[in-house]
Order: sequence, then C-alpha cells, then structure tokens
Amino acid sequence: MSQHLIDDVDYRILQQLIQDSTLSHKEIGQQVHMTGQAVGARIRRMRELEIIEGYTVRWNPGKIGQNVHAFVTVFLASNAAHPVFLAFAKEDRRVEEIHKVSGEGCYWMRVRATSQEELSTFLDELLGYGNYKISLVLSQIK
Amino acid sequence: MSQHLIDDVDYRILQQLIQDSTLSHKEIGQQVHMTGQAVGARIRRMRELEIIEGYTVRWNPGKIGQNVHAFVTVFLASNAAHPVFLAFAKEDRRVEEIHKVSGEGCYWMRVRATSQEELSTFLDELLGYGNYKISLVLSQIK
DNA sequence: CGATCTACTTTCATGCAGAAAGGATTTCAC
DNA sequence: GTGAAATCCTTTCTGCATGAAAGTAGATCG
Repeated sequence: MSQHLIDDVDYRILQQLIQDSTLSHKEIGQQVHMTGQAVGARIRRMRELEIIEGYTVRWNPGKIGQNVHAFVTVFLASNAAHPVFLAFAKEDRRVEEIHKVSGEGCYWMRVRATSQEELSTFLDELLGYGNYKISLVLSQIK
Repeated sequence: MSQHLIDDVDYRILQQLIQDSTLSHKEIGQQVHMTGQAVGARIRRMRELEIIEGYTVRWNPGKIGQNVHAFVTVFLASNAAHPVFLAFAKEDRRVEEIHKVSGEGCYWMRVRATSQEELSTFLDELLGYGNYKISLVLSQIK
C-alpha cells in the first residue's frame, strides 16, 4: 500500500520473472505492451529498490539424494542459548531456512537431509541447544 | 546417493546458479576450469533430468506491502474435508506454499498477507475447513 | 587392436542486454 | 499560459552470451 513502490505493470513484470526469469525483456514486453528496453529499465529499477533481490534457479533436492525434508520448531530454555544456537543453525548445511517466530516455539526451520540417519544425527546435535518438535514432509502440494 | 546423477562439477555449477543464475556460463567455467560451452551442456543436462526445474527471481514481498508472514498448521477432522480444502489452498493467492506433513496436523502452509486484517479474514475462511495453529514470522534469519 | 561412446574444445551465427540519444507527456513555478 | 525539468518511453547501435555443429581426446569393451 502506502507510497506505491510499484505499479501494475511492474507487478506483472515481476510475476513473469518469478515464473520464468529467462524470458527475454522483449517477450515480457509483448505481454505488457512495451519495448524490451522499457521492461529492462523497470526491472533495473526493481533491483535497485531491492524488490528483486537476485536471480536463482528452482531445483529439486530429491533428485540429488536429498530426500528427507522436515519442518522443525525449536524451543530454547535459556536466553544464553539463543546466540550459540543461531550460530549453529546459520552455519549448518542441513538448515535451509530459519525464522524467528511468535506463537509456538522460538524458531522455525526447514531442514533437508539425505537420509533418516542424517536427520537423526542432526536432531541429536540440536538437543544440545534446546527442545524441538518435528513434522516430516510427505509431499509438496504447492 | 545411488547412481550418482550428478558429479562434483555439476554440483558446483548448481551451487553457483542457486547463488546467481545470471552468471554467464563462461564465468562459471572459470571456477570449474571448463569452457562456457561445456558448462552450458552440463546445465542443459541438469534441466533435462529436472534437477534444475526452472529459473526465477528472489524477491522481497515486504517491499511491496506484503508484510505479514505466517506459518499455519492445518488440522482437518473428516476425510471428506481434504479435497475441498486443498482446492481452496491451491487456488488462494495468500497461500504461498503448502505441504502434506506427518507429525502435527495434516498440512503445513506458508501464508503471506498485506495486513493483519487480511490474515484474519484468511483464517476465518480457513475455519470453514478445519482447525489451525499459527506462528507469525518475526524475522527471517537465513 | 579397432569401434564406439562420452565429454570436452573450437568455431560460428543468431539474438539479447544495456548504453545513448531523442521524443512525448506530465508536473510545477511563475 | 508558458517554459523548465522530470519521467518514461522508443529507436539505434555495440558487445557479448547462448546454442549448434564439427572436430578431438580419452575411456570402455568385444
């Protein structure tokens, strides 16, 4: 809302890029009735405003053996445990994403591993910092 | 594991692309000691194997007013509720991601909204399908 | 040993991205 | 109303990336 950082055309360009960032500016331009250069300028502007943070690939961890996918809610007892836990989580390769949350627990994490054992040893390490509750992902729907 | 779909070089290329998919094949090639064309061939292969599913952008929903970010665990009472709930969730713009999980609840969702009110009305709609538990994201750490 | 396969490099053509310059439209002060 | 400035677009042009094709080196196997 508020000062309208982006207009409708920007939004449509952004949606196209989210779907497929390899589309040429020209192709996007056909959708929004502009030349590729005009689209390029708008994209550049969104990059400068950090609405667009970067370009990346969607990929399938399961295809390279990362078959275990879990959501872990972390409960930390003492205040002192937070920084050391965060250092661990930021560093650990198996933690793909972590957020501080209000509601249940202190932190929420997405964890990926190649096997139940790897997950299990991860959870053992995690116990060094606090308690947790885990949900295993059965299938992604969206 | 198993039949080693990708080797170490593929993995390094993939990591580079995850970090920044605008890197030219040539630049990636310098990292892995190959020509850009060889890198291109490996990337093409990973696309065909659907290890790489597509190209997209990382973006910041907060910058365009999507400031509310929450994780919702959904509990469905009857079996009959599942398909109708899933149809709702797949369709709804505010549901960014949804997974079937084992552990607590039936489904886990990532929800984004522009305001507490919008989240609130979303949750009211959700009550039509089952119960839920919600965690509000305070800050993303990783 | 020779055939085949795989994965790389070299060479080449198409076309995209970004810079620069020019034009149309809006906004604002006076 | 008029001129200045800002904004946003189009047109033009250059460099470079991508992808195809052909050639080469090394591994595998009968």
